[in-house]
Amino acid sequence: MGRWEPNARERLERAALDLFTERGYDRTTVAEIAERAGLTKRTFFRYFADKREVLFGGQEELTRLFSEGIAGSPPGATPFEAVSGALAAVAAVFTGERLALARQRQPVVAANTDLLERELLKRTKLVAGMHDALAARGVGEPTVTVAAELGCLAFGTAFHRWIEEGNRREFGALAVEALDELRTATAALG
Amino acid sequence: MGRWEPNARERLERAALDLFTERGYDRTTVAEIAERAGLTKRTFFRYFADKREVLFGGQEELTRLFSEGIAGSPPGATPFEAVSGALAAVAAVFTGERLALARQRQPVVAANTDLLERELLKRTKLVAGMHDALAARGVGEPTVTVAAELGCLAFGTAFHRWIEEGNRREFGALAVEALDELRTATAALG
DNA sequence: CGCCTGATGTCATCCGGTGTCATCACCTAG
DNA sequence: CTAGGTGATGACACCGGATGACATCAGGCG
Repeated sequence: MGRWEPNARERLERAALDLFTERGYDRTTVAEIAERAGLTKRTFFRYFADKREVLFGGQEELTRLFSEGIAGSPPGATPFEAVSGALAAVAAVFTGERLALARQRQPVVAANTDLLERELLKRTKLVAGMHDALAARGVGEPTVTVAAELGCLAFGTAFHRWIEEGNRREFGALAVEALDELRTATAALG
Repeated sequence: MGRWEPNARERLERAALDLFTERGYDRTTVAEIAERAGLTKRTFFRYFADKREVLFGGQEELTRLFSEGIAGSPPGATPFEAVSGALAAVAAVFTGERLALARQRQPVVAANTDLLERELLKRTKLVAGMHDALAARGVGEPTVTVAAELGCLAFGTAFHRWIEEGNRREFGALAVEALDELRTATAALG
């Protein structure tokens, strides 16, 4: 199916991330991204629903991995154990190779409110996916909501530490540790 | 300071909400909102940073009320008690008069992804405000994060029920009850 | 060779958002 | 009463994100 230069999508993502890093998100136009990728503005919007989306490839896969990780937990696992197992399974994605990309992407997203909004939307979809997967295992409200939310909080904490530490420790270990800290913290609420 | 017809901001909010209800958010232009309010597109953007923001007035006040409610809790209060007290204090805003507005607004926001994104951003700012207020009381990580997140979850649950029940029960009671349910749920995580 | 198909380019258009300047109503000084 | 002064609004131009319609090109296939 591929004619012309292949990997148009990846070229657009690469060009976008580099330009955002150089000039910032606001000062980069879609036409400029497309030009650097050797394509046109119209083609950009055939690959990405909007300008922001170019930074959020693979989010669906992450959500799917979380849901499948929860669904695939042993039948007798508690909600906490199911989420913990999903975090460990998801860790397969966060290899040392991805670290450089994550490190370049993070400040770009953090510097722009529009991008932060999109990230929050993705986060919410991820929580919803965990919620539904847990509910399918028979976990009822409001436990299912708390479990999904804490799971996502643990993921965020682990991701942050993973980027800072530079892959010194495996992502899965960081995530499971973060989740355990959150469970312990619930006892200190009063 | 007021010349021309007064209450331009309120007129714009009223016109926007009505038009969004009639035609939907996407099929309403800023020029149409301004026209119904007897103003121009340029004036709309002097009152609101962007088209979405016209639906989010008063969010800063809500965040402030939450922070102050937590900061004003008795010195010996636990994190849970501080959040619970803040929820009760915030309830003052959710009067029967506001119910109609909330009921008209909710389906509009729910029907549009852009508006949902903005709502998630506001939610995140609210959580951050609670987080900081709790941290100022000496609550440490990760307890402070869990407390703020559960507080916001309780707020959301209470708001949902308040809209559905039609103000049959006071908002504060609904919120405190929801928070208590969440605390209980943490024990069922395993 | 000629048709079909899918990816890309070209062009036109809409709308959100912003900068700039003019204009108008009200206020206050004299 | 008049002359500015001030702040809100209007008028206009413009940029860039986003989309629809149609043309074009490369390859597969009969």
